[in-house]
Amino acid sequence: MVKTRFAPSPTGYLHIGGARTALFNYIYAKHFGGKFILRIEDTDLERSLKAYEEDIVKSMKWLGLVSDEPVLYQSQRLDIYKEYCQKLLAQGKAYNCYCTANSLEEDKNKLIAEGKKPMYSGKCRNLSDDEQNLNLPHVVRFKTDRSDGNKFTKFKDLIRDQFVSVNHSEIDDFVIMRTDGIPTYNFAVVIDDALMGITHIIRGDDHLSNTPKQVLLYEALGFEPPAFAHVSMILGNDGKRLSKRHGATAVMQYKNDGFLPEALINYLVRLGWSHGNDEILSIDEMIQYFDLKHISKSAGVFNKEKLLWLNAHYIKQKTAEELVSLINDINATNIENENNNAEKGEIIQYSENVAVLIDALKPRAKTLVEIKEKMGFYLNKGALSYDTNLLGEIDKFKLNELNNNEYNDNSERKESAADEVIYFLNQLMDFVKNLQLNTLSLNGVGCLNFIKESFDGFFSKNKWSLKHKAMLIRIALTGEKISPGIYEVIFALGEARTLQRINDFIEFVRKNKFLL
RNA sequence: GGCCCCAUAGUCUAGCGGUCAGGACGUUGCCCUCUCAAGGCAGUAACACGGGUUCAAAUCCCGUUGGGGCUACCA
Repeated sequence: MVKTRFAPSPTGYLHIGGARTALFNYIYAKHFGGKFILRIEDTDLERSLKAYEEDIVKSMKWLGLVSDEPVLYQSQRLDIYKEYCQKLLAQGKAYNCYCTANSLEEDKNKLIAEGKKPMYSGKCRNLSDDEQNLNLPHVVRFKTDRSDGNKFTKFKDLIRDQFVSVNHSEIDDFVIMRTDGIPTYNFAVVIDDALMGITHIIRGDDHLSNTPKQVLLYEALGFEPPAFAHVSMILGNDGKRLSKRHGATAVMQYKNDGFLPEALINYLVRLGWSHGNDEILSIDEMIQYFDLKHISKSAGVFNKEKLLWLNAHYIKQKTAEELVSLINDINATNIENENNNAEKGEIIQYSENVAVLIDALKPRAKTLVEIKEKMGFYLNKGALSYDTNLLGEIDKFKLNELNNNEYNDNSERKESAADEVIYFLNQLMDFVKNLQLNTLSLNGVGCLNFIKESFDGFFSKNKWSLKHKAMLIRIALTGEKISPGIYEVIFALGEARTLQRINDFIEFVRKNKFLL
């Protein structure tokens, strides 16, 4: 059975590079009906943090990448590593090293100064029992085979579909057990992967150079090495390895910024893997089609524009009701997470008005956060504070569209413009009152149609056109120059708030007449 | 520096000896249109360079250049 794992270290939040590696492991295992396991590599006591650990678990859950077995923590398996270390020691495949950090540093600097490769001198490699004192601080080093001056260790990489081989002269007698008895990465990974029965290791290619060491360890321990597949790194738009300075890298940040997990997953799977010309893939399709053969060997640049496009796509697939709960979920998250970009705010109450509004907003937003922002005029329960720069739009307003009458001077024209605006808005108020929206027993679409038809009549009766009147209505109702269609806005707002806002706006125009 | 890996448009990629080098994001123009989007149509743009192998190379080989990784008692 195929068994894969994702083994992050909790020294930082789960970032999108890790998420992609996890995804590849997950869909690869599922493709073969196998298992996927999450393992936390917390052997770096200095840098590992509980908060990061929790973030990783939470992020994986959000992405839907669930572990098929209980999450494993290396810090809870210390005895196991010790046992295997003893085994290697007993077999003479590893040795205790008493060299101090200082002397190691000196040796290293000397070698660098001489232009040589900085490697361990091998001073403790052949100490006799008499020369050993286990009470002294010491590490355990792996005894790399140097019997043949031209010995190579090789392994096959499934993504490159070729062998990578390294001369033992390049492999140091690396430390497998630290002074404090905690295993190093290379040692713990091998033991865990072997004991867990991992069949395929899919990981970042920053581990490519570590693999020969691990292969050596598999051999020394008497384990069968798994298959290796090294995925290239994700780069920022400057071509450098992706990091915080490129903007958001943490998975949870994307949640807070209003991205859907399916969009992130879809983006990530296509960054480095392809299935012909397919761009939109559900997780089931990914599982069905995934293979190592079509994983790209070269590094990929993270492109937020394309992620946004995918996010917009998946937003359009959601129902208004789903979107409401998704948006509310972000806000719930933000209460506990202070470093967020999303707007704090009250919970959106689902209703038919909200549904119509959100359906209108769906094609206009690339993120959930954007939807909420664009709903601002609706969510604002009180009076709008109209910005005086809106007066520029009002200035363009013409009551009688066919009439190109000239004014004697500018002030006359402006005075007249304000009067025309107010006249129109009063007409509009009467019209809206007559609609009697409250008494209608129509559903959302039906009501929208009714509003549209009524407006058609209202405009044609007065020889007006929607084209020339819509902006003023939009501004009065939303305080913005950009919004969904005005019929949707009116439906969402409902009769009382629509009338109130028109009234408020009339007051605003009266007050600012002189600014026109 | 040494070792390892990589190289198709601005970006993600298809391609696996013979293609008008295909798709997607972006971008540009047009259409639609109550604003803004969405949508539709059209356009733009690539095989890093130099040698081989071959009747034929984006595809195979070797260099060069460029990028990345490792070179820790980090992972």
